[in-house]
Amino acid sequence: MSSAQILQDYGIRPSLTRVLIYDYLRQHRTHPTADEIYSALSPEAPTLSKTTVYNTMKLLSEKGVIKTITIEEQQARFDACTDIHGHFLCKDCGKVFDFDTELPSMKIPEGFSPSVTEIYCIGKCSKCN
Amino acid sequence: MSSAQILQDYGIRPSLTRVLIYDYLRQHRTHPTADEIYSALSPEAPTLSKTTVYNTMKLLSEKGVIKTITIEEQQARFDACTDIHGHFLCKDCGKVFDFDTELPSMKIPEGFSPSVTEIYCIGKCSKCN
DNA sequence: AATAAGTTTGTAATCAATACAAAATAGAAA
DNA sequence: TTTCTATTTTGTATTGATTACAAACTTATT
Repeated sequence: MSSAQILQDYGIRPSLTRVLIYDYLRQHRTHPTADEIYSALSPEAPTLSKTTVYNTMKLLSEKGVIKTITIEEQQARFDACTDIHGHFLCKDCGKVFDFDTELPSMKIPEGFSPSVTEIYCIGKCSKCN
Repeated sequence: MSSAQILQDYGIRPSLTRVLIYDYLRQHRTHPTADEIYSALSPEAPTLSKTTVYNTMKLLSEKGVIKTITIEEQQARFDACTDIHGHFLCKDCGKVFDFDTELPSMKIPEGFSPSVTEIYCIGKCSKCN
């Protein structure tokens, strides 16, 4: 499905800028930071502002179109894939990898309503091992 | 077991300051930030430096004595309990709650070695619901 | 076209975290 | 103890991701 259509389905007006950014995120499964997205798109969108990238990521994340990955303390990363999966951070090379996982059986206390669930591991990747 | 003994078992010299900080974390299961720990201990340790708190949290976290919780983008929180359990962040009141959970069956790729696993949920707590 | 509503932009500010070097402390050797 | 060395703690200055904010721009509506 088109990025514009998906945004619309989530109640987000698919402006050119938003589609551009969301498209980039869908096509680059590298869990980029806001800065990396900004740098990658700057050549083709010279007037793009970093603030717009931050605004857009916040909007898409709040609406549930994308996931914000806070596995690193320093900066947030983003993922267009919202299917259940885990994230593995290599503390040597700093890359974030996807891995398959089931949802664990969680005992969320009475009255608590989660909207986002995240599973992550930190360690060494195969190359750095 | 005493905090000093635990630190020693993990290969950390149990200086007065380290024991003080680790003790505080063991007795306050509120997932405090570095700043909160600093503020809480300042009265009884007036010469304590915030840098020391950061240094100590980093050291204890690297050695595996405590867990660093990066569920929030803004700042890290810390937990003296390293048993497997989940963290629930209420996006309204900002509190972090513990919940029981099993380890999910994760398909970590060949050659990858995780040292830390985290499970977290974001949503609304019972009071804010 | 005129107005209103929503979006994008750039600059300035915030603030958690780190770098760094000096000061303080502890440990080992003599 | 005294001297020397390694470790720990501290304070200041800096970094850098993120946000605040208001102006500029674009899109939709009347």
